[in-house]
Amino acid sequence: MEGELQRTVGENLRRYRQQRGLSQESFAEALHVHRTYMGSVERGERNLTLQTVERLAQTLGIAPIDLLNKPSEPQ
Amino acid sequence: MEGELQRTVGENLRRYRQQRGLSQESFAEALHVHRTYMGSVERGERNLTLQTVERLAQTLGIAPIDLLNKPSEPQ
DNA sequence: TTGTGACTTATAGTCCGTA
DNA sequence: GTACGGACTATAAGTCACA
Repeated sequence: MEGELQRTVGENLRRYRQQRGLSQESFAEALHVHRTYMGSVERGERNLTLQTVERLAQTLGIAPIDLLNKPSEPQ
Repeated sequence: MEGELQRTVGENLRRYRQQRGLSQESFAEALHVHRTYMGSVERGERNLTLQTVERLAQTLGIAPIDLLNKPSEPQ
């Protein structure tokens, strides 16, 4: 289904953020992106590019694949 | 490293194509994209969006993750 | 604290040549 | 059969005011 990947990435990012007990604002700041941009990414509204996924994963200190995989389907 | 994901996707696509013994032209046609675009994707020059990766994978009949994972590092 | 719409700038996606 | 350049249109990246 179209847009599934971006929704997965959004869910994963939200989970990572909540696990750290952070607000969208402080999380966005840590990732060097704007608060409202991060919010729309978490909601799966943004069709991210591979480089953006890569950059977010790198800043989080995880592998890009960990953002792209559904947690329920750890591939 | 920046651009690693798109290079991986390119390598994977080229491998899939060659396994099928197809030219870039007929492969591109099968994937409903332009010949020259497909070439640059294979070369890792294109920073694809998630929806594009998804669409290509779907047309190939594989999971998006299979395009995103390095074959040498099957995750 | 988070979501929404509108907006500008950068670039993805497409197609045409040429070699 | 493949690579590369230029030109164009669609859309991602990034920001803001307001709810």
